[in-house]
Amino acid sequence: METMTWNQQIVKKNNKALVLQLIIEKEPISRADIAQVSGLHKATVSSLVNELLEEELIYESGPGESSGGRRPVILHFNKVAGFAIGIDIGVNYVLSVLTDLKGNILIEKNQPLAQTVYSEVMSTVKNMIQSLINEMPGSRYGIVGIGAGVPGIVNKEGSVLLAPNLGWKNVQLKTDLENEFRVPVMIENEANAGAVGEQQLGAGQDYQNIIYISAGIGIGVGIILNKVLYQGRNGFSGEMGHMIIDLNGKLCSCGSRGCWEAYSSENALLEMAGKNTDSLEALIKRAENSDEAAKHLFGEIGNYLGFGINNIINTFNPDQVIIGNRLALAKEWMVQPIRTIIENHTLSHHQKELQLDFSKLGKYSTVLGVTAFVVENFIKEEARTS
Amino acid sequence: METMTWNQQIVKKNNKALVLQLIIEKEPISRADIAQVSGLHKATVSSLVNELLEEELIYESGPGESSGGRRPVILHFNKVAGFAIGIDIGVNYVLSVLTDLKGNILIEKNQPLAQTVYSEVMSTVKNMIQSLINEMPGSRYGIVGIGAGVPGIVNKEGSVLLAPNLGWKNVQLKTDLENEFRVPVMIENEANAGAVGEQQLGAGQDYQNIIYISAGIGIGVGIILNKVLYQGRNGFSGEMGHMIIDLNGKLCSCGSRGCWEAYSSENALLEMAGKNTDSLEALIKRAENSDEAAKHLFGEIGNYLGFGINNIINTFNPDQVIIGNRLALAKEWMVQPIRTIIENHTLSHHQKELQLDFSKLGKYSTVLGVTAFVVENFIKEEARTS
DNA sequence: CCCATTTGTATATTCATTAAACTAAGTTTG
DNA sequence: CAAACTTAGTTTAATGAATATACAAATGGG
Repeated sequence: METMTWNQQIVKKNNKALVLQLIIEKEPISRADIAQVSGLHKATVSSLVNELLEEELIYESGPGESSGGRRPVILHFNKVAGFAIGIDIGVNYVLSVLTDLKGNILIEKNQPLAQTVYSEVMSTVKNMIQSLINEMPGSRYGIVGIGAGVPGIVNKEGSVLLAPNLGWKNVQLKTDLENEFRVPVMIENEANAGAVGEQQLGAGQDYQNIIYISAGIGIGVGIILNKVLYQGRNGFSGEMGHMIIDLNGKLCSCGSRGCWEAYSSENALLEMAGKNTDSLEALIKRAENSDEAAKHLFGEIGNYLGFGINNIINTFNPDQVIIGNRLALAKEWMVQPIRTIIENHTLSHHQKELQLDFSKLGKYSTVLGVTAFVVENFIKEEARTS
Repeated sequence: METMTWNQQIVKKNNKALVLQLIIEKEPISRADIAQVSGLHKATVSSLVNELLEEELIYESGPGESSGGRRPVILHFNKVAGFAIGIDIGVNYVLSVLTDLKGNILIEKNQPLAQTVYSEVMSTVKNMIQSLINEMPGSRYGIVGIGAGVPGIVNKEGSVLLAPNLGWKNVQLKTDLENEFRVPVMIENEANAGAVGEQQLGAGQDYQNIIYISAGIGIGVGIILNKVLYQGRNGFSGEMGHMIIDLNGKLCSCGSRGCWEAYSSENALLEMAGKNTDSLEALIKRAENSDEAAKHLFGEIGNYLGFGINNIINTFNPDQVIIGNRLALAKEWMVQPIRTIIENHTLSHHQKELQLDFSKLGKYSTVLGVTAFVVENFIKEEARTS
């Protein structure tokens, strides 16, 4: 029962955020255009724009083209008013980036991980962050926040309750990073982050309801409904890797049976490939060299992916399904099998306007997702304090 | 780009709606209490309450108990300011009700259906509605709207695209009813409506994220996330009856294989029961008379339901799962099998705070869901026009 | 060069919430 | 039992946001 009540300050805050959002999305843009598309009065826009100018969140450039009268003043988003740091903690690597406020990567660091003990990983992460901060250009707001994506179950307080592939259990990732760096920290499940990344900067920019499938060592799913990430009661939504697609099927590491990821993850692929194949990359190479066995293997994985996607479409009736993470590298040999399964199984009305795409950001989906989160949070906070 | 802009009128509208909502939820309540819980100033509350009084949406009763000072004036929601009509079109019946604005059923009519040809059903429905209107008490606003729940795929324009069990395809239900009765009409899928019904008036009143499983002749699912019904891109969400749970399993009427509803619907039950059993009710009677075979049958169905619920929980991390529609009648023999499957399969973190319940409204879930929709819509509209 | 047009600003108006003062009607206490 | 205190609710003035209006600035077209 906190923010239920409405008043002028809320109105102003929201309108200011709206104006800023429009500038971010449509720059270069003039005050007059903003008034036009937002429906706000030009005087209102003028006043809000002036505040944003003072806060250095936007800046003016020279006059634009006249359309038969006075030339407009062009406004731009000041994307280097601050910077965000994104961390993707994988099973055998840590990828960290420094981005501007529009999600452009300025600096990128990649570090292989020999082991995944929490203290070791944290020390690596902290070093990477510190070195990004050291290399960061000067700016009005500095580091506006740090985001981290983790392959595991993350609660809304930023604790990692369980990350089987890392061997983590109940680690206070958010608190630890906040204590070290004293900036806002956001922790998200790797699939949720990837979904946000693709939505904001990748393949999902035109869609409202997006299901992002992170097909890696396991399978996780990020669910974006009506343009916002759905997290579930505790933040655990999207564990569809453990959706049962085969009642009496294979045992899964989770203790259940017939889980989706037992059939169509990287692990499942390598298992099917047998002992003489040791990596996804090797298999892709073989497929590129027209190795029929390898191609067939990817086709099989595609089939299994298709069954899960069938369930997703019938459940969510989404605008778009995006397949990302490492298995998306094998798009070439999986896309047709997936489509065929959908055509043959999914309810026909649900298929009609559905968009099936592969990740556009590739290995950056997760890092760019968490930085987008951080930036969004910063902008909201900033718009509030005036 | 329509309702993106904020202004005083919107603020007022929202605050007024908030005040009304509080009165509806917490009546009897005083102006002072409303100011307290809403955070609005008492003068604001006073003014909004006076408008609501003039609109006859609320009324005052005598003074309440003093708490050490002047006695408060008690406010009530005027639940008979208007009435809503709800229709549940089933495969062999039409259930229609007249409710007040709080969802109390005042008149109820039930009509068996011999056949489901659209024109025939429509004529039955129209007659039932007309007779409800004729019996309706006088009121300020009269019929505030008509809602109908249908076992099929309904788009956002209120057309029934496909209702296999009724043999309907592309019928303009909403338009037809609007043309006849000239009041707002809302059409919803039967499971979506049931979800809303349970959320507003039944088992789900305390929860934010609710998955309602309508287990009848087929299976449909209503999805309520963050307190609002999720409908998907076209309105087709929740067709989880056709979620594949057994890759190489039974053929389903939809053309796919291994669909959930092929294992755990009323149809599946009767199929498993064999030729000498012809109805759910008969089986329940046998179970009540300690017929082990019948009990075992329900247990089996419970198991299969459990597998699907496992998928739901891992996907949505909901606060609550509600099982409704006809199979909920056999709760007694299904609840333990379902729980056992969940315990043995579902990720443990997801199980922790999960609430598993059965429908509280029984056969009224759907009708009360659509009337709740209609009332909500009316109240929003009403609060707008001032 | 004059004029219509477009951009943007300055000033006055409107209107919803809030603050403060006040009335109403009760309870508590010495 | 009366004075003091509490609580409920209204009235009046103040605040602040969007808007309406008037206006200044800058430009292109005849």
